[in-house]
Amino acid sequence: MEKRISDSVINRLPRYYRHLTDLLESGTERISSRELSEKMNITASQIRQDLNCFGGFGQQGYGYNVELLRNEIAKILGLTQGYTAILIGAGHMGRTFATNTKFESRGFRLIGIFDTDSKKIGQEVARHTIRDYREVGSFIEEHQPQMAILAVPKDAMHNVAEEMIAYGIRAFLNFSYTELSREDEDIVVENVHLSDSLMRLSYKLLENNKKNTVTSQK
Amino acid sequence: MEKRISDSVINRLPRYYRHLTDLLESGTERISSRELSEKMNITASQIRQDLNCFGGFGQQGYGYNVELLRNEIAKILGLTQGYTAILIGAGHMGRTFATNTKFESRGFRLIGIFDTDSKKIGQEVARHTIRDYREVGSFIEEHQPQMAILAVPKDAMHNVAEEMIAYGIRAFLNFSYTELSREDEDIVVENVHLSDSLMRLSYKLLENNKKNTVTSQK
DNA sequence: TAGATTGTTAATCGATTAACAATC
DNA sequence: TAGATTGTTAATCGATTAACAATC
Repeated sequence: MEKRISDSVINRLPRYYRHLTDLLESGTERISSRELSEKMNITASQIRQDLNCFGGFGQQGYGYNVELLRNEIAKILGLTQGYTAILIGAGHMGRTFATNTKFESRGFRLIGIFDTDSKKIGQEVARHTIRDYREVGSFIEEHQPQMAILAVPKDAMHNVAEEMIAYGIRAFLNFSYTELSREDEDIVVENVHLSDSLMRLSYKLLENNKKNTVTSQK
Repeated sequence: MEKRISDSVINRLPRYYRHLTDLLESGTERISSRELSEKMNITASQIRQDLNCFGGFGQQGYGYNVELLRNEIAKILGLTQGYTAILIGAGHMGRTFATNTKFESRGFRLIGIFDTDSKKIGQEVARHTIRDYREVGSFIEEHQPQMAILAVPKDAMHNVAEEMIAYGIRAFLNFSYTELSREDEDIVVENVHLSDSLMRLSYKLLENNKKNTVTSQK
């Protein structure tokens, strides 16, 4: 029976993938859990535990082969599935995501960008022509994308999500301010909130300043 | 003595803040930990524990006053400090962040945008004129921003960060692919990796598909 | 073989949940 | 006062770390 993988582990997987990609690009062939732990600021023990949730990818006395391990993590993350995505909303966020995300190098394919704004429809973004949102239903039917990236205003988000679900989409990356949550059905969601990161930074900065004040008062 | 607040709690704070903001906007005056727990999909117990890390903001028999609690969390997060930030890099990501982030409503102020590209310098973004990166040193000296938002290519990131640190900046929100990490000194960093979210979504989607396959085989 | 490093079990630590007395 | 709900202590659960036998 499959043992349930904890969110903590899942959240670290993309980070492993990134670090292994860097190592591969720098020509590193093998790495031990200890070396990797130093690069990533986590314990070697945790790395070995994490990886062994999915299988034994290393070799005693040798460590891990960088390319092999990276490929295994790609498989685990579903990057070898050839998942396709559509982007709803060609505003600032949508365009940035379409432009910046190296979809291909991550094994994904962006296959369509949609917007309701007639001024935007027809424009080129990241080698795609922005399509009329009204055509999204027939487009999904024809191309069967697995993921929808929602970069629409918060007021529109829930409606758009409902429509996508009706068309059969089961995975959402949501950039709008409002959270999308669906415990029901088999819908998976990732919410991205950029301003949360800014607030966390703010908290850390404040804590740091407090700490220094206290220290200097000693 | 201050007890150390765990990262789990800190990571939830912006989420509380968002939900309380929504409640306030919808005119809700008070809320119990149970009601909030249903909205946020966490336990009421956790909410009370989290909040009591910082103080007793509720009232027995009544619950929490939404506005008061929101203000307290704003204080905790440093949103009342009037922190100022500069943005380095006016590419897609930088522009999007400058445009989309409601800095003011979060208590921050963006006071300058910088780039090295002479074609971009002088352009208007989010009511700011993009400045020449070569002037960033004197600008920081004069205006003393507390935060720098790094939206530069990954090859430039470390150099830019070093320069900012030399100029006295102690807090970084980093959007470049490469992680910025600084255990040394009193530097605080938040790294944002959009493609990590996409990979997590991919993992969840794959898991979901596996689960359904197994179930339907039963 | 000897040295290195994994995979894995056990021990520890911390976070979440449950329970309830305090109190509005 | 009675009912509701907090603040907080105790119990549970899970994640991280440590340790070491297995093995390349």
